[in-house]
Amino acid sequence: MSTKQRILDTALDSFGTTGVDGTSLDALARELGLRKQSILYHFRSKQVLFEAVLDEAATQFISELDQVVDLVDPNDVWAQVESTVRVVFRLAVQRPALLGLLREASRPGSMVAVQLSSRLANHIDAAQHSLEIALKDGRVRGEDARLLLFSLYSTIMGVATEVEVLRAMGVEPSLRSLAERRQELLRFLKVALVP
Amino acid sequence: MSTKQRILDTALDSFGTTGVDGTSLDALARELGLRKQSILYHFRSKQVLFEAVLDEAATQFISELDQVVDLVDPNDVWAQVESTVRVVFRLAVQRPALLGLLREASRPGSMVAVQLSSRLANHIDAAQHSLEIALKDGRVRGEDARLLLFSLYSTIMGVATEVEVLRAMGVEPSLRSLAERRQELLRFLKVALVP
DNA sequence: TGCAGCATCTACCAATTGGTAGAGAGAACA
DNA sequence: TGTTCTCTCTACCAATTGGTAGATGCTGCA
Repeated sequence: MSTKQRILDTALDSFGTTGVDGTSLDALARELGLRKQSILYHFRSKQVLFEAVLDEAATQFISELDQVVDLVDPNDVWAQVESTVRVVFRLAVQRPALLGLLREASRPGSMVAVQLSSRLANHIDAAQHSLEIALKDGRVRGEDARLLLFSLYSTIMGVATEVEVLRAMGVEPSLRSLAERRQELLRFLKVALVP
Repeated sequence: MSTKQRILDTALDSFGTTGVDGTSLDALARELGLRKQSILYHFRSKQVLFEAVLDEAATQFISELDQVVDLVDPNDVWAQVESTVRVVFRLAVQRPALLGLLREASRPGSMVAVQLSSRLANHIDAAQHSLEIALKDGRVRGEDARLLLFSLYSTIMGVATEVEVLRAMGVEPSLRSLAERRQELLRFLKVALVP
């Protein structure tokens, strides 16, 4: 793998777990077995690196989504939701930093979410369109497709990533508890959506 | 108001919006019209200040919750949920930094969530207890009270605070859109919970 | 009046930050 | 062979970081 790609991957992990402010170029370089100047050779500044990392994250996220969601009937909203939940929960296990980065980027006042939004625009529009039709046909409960989609997003991402809140509630995060969480989440979403 | 309290309040706002790493003691002091050494007089270190701010946030959050939630019948789970949503959405308008700080503290691997959890333990237990009884009586849909509570938390906090995601979906955050979000959220939660 | 303690200040400090300048190594190519 | 290009390095740098030491002023009290 090219050095540039290695930098991107490592930065994604670090930014996604420790945060951007919490990750110094020196620390990043140390982790890579490089000097920070080599990082700055490939990416003109930390800001540029961050933007590249966001782009990489969007690419990976979209690729994961496409692999699964495209397989199911676009008119079957519940199947789409189920697939999305499966993808997100798999990422929560295999690449938690990816979800962490989305969280970091979607921080209020972050100003970088615009980039992500343009990358995800197609997926958002498609999902919204599916929801709108399903709402009109009465196959899904709800009023406003966009707000409903937003509620779905918040619930899924929250349940998948808010591990510290879970710990505060006395549940030690584990593979088993994650599976239970997913099951309860799917049940919760199903009664909320399917008439 | 005492200087110590002023420091706490300003730090809460700053930590909650810019993040802890993104807030320097110098910047904080400048905002307060002080030197940073005066901050370090009242709080031995930045870490100690952060812990005090978390405690202050917990106090304020609990106080807001108590003012409203205690008024409604503890056996009426739906009324409790409705009240909680009202409180959280009011905070989203009046003290967004308070919610932002909870978000900051609940970051995966944060290690400070323990403090918050001990402060909120009573409320969590009470809510979980109410849910358990309601579940047993069939007044609420669901399987596991704790996981259901967790889903509720994720949904409510997400819808109230993920403004950048909303912006990415083409909805400019405003008072009006917030009200619409709340309404759709309440509808969503009601069909998910009430049989 | 003088003294105690509290609060804020000035003056530093070592470490770390993101970033620049330029040397050197190696491969590609003429 | 010499030259050019790509990449990583050493050597710096100014600014900022959290934190310490100690002087100064203010307030209440004897």
